[in-house]
Amino acid sequence: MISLERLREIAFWSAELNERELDYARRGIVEKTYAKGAYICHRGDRLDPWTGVVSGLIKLSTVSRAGKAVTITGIRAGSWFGEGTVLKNEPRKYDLVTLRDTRMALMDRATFFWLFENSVAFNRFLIRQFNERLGQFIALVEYGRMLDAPARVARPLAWLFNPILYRELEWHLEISQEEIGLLSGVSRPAANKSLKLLEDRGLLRLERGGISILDLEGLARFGD
DNA sequence: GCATTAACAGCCG
DNA sequence: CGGCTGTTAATGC
Repeated sequence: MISLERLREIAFWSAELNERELDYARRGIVEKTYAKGAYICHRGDRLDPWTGVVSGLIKLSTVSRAGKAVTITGIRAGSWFGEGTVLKNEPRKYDLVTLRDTRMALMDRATFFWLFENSVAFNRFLIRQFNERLGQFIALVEYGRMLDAPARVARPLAWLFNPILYRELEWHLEISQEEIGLLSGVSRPAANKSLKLLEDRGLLRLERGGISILDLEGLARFGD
């Protein structure tokens, strides 16, 4: 259980909930910390609760049939995810690995379903989130086939700052260029070159072990 | 050719 | 020392 104040800090979707819903939500959530590089779950695990990243950064990844590590996407602090798995009562389909020391919030399944059955505000949040993710998925099919390396780097970065999926509070992200390459599906040298090009265009600033976003709109549209 | 992998020097905490 | 960056050389499609 967490306090009402804490709930408001770590779950932006709670802003539109009424008092009763807020009380249910906070009673159903616990927090847990993970060290950098830790597995929150492996593919095939049952991880029942709905999950949110409170601080830090994680990635969804898996291993290809050929044994190569494949990164699906990154998830920054502020995002809640896994509702598809919870709704369908399925095992997790990807590994969840922390890229930095990370604090997670876990909402038990019963609480999630209570909100799902009872809260209009919560359902509005879920729909908005599903809709945004679907838009990203469709864009993914397009860009995988049509865009050059700098655009393939720019979009996943812009997605990490999507204003529907995250409440903006921080334009800085601690992430290595190697991890950006993994998130983007390009090699480290290609990520390095692309990032410098994006920096030249004034869209972001490169820092040691991280980046700062300067022009989110420009990043999201890069390559169009 | 081009991009990716491997490898290495330099840098910073 | 360890992790990250920026390059270069080798390699594979």
